[in-house]
Amino acid sequence: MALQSTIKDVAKEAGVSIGTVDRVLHNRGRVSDANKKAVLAAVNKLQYSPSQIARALVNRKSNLRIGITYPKVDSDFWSEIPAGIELARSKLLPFGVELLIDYTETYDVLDQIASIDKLIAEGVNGLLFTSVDDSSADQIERHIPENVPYATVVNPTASVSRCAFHLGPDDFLLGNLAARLISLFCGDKCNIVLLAPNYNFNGTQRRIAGVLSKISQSLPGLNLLKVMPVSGVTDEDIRSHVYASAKDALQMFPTLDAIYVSNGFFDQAALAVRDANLGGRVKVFGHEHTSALPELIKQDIVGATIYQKPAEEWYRAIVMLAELLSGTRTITAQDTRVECSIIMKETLALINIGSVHLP
Amino acid sequence: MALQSTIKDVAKEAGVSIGTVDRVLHNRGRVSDANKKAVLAAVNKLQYSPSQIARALVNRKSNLRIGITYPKVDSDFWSEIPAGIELARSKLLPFGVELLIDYTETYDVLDQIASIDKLIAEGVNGLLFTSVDDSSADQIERHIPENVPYATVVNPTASVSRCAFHLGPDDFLLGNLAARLISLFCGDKCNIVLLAPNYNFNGTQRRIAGVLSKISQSLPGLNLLKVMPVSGVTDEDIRSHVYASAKDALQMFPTLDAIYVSNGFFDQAALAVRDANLGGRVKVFGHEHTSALPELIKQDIVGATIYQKPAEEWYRAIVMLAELLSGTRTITAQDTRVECSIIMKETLALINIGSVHLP
DNA sequence: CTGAAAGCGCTTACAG
DNA sequence: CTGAAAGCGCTTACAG
Repeated sequence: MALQSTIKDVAKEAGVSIGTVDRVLHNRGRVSDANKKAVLAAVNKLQYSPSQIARALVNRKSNLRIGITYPKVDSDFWSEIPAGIELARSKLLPFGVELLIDYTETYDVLDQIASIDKLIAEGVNGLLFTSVDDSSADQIERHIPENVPYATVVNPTASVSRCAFHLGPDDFLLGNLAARLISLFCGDKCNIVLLAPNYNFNGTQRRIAGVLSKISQSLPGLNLLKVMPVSGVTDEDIRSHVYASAKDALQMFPTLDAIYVSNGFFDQAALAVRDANLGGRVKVFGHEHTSALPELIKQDIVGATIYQKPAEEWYRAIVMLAELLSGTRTITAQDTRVECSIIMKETLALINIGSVHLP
Repeated sequence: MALQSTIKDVAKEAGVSIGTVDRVLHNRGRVSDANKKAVLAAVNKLQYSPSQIARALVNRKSNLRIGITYPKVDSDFWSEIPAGIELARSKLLPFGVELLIDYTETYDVLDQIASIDKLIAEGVNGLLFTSVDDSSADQIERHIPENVPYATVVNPTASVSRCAFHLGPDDFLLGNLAARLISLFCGDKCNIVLLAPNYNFNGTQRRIAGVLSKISQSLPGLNLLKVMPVSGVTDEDIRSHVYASAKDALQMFPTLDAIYVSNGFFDQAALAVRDANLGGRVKVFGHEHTSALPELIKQDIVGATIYQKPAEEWYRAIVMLAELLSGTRTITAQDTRVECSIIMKETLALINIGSVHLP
């Protein structure tokens, strides 16, 4: 098979210089209509598409800087992120893309804005971060200059207008799936309690809504005893409140079969189950992966969790944003979807945890 | 952050020309010990790593040709492959990698060897194919010149020695998972039949072994009524035999709860269930995705399938082989593992079917 | 409006 | 054994 045609081939075919070809390709500068037409015809005839390789080599000179900020809170979920970021960094480095990383200690919107301001002050050409609910998304957007594109990860917020893309799972569907898993593991008829940490987050609310909707539509046997929002100032706070809430639930409802926790703090509920000696009797369901999970599954305390692979999610988001900014990619709806894996005893060994599956 | 250091920086640091740096980097030609040491020290000091971009640009000249052959049999599984191959082709084209595609009409080893001979005659530098069992893997290996590296996909065959890597799922674990899914969907106690098309394939045998092992170890309530190997000359043959076998099983065992089919032909068993008006009473389990699957799941005839994403699998295998051949990558154990998704009613909308999830 | 030249970081002949 | 030069396909100043 013949090699790809080059800009030189196009120039020769159109009878112009490669400079002119470049101009019509990227409409920079003025080109006569006749030449423009000739170039377009040549491009079409030769099926020309510019080499990303060569372009990348040149672009090393005009650096792209992407600012990233994430909540470095004390949980297994967020501790996976750096692996994804580092991989993205090493992949993008040869393309002259520089990653500026910052983080906040909390989910607080003012912290986030401070962090973003810092990145903007360093002259980033694009931003990636997490906004947890609509109002914070709005607030943050107003702080970002119009000429700095940005994208978001993890929690979807529909209200903002300038967000280039949002990468994340469909939390409502994850809630549907969670309800079904509970029904599969605990039987058609069972008593459940939902714990909802960070209830103000969009993602949390959509997951809970997904669970409720699934129950009312097709799992009438799931008897929902209580939905317990769990809040707290620090992540550590919330974790201990999850533990306490689970403990309360176990005492309050002796017939409890399952506890669903809408994020990665399921392991606190699992500890409560274990401490109450109810392992095997009450099953816990949740999201993500924690270091304690394999053991908790083995002990039959956790039934299953839904894992959204945060490292891979951030890696993809960063690469997508870089490609978007350099004009080498357009984003489609499918690209912004995040696939999740079901972690259970039989899939633990089948899933790559905490790493990015490449290419 | 500073840009990556270049070969020029290293040359200056070591006090030699860039030609010499290149020589020690790839040990081509002879270099004096003193210079070699100086270069290595400079590389180390500057954390130098060669730009794959620049290298790719040069390598356009010295083309790499990879030969690929696959069994283009009439099933949804194999029909997904071309999408993965085409994506790999477009990704590798700018790197000067050429893909030569051939296929066989059957799984027959002599057909495969003929196809591989054809590719070798065209001067490929590497080969990728599927060998279904140990003896065919051996036979094929003997037909490949020692200087042509190759890799295999889909069915693992442990007996060969020169295979660069094998990319595929752990079929034994998939069998374990299948057994558990049956137990989750149909209850702790139920009656099942296993249909094993292509029973001579390594992958098939390991899946069946995985199911049996899981049952005997932790699912004693699964009552295995019969294991039925299904064979035939053409793929179409086998499909109709699966239908017939399922029909037989349904008549033979009025108390049947579940049918497991060890590959993508589960939809034939599902048709037999539907035609016998046993939908909702007997559930079918299997592997992969077929065009009929969404409807069969909606009708509660199929419980779940385990999907190994063949397009993505081939895409990854091709890219890995290309990177291996061009010396820009080493393969680790983790790289050769294929993650599978569980397709069920609640995950259908969460999984990308038939396409490659990038980057 | 257009073309010729320099240069991105490498590799590959070619001289010495 | 070593260095200088040409060139991969593009983009970006620089002349005209």
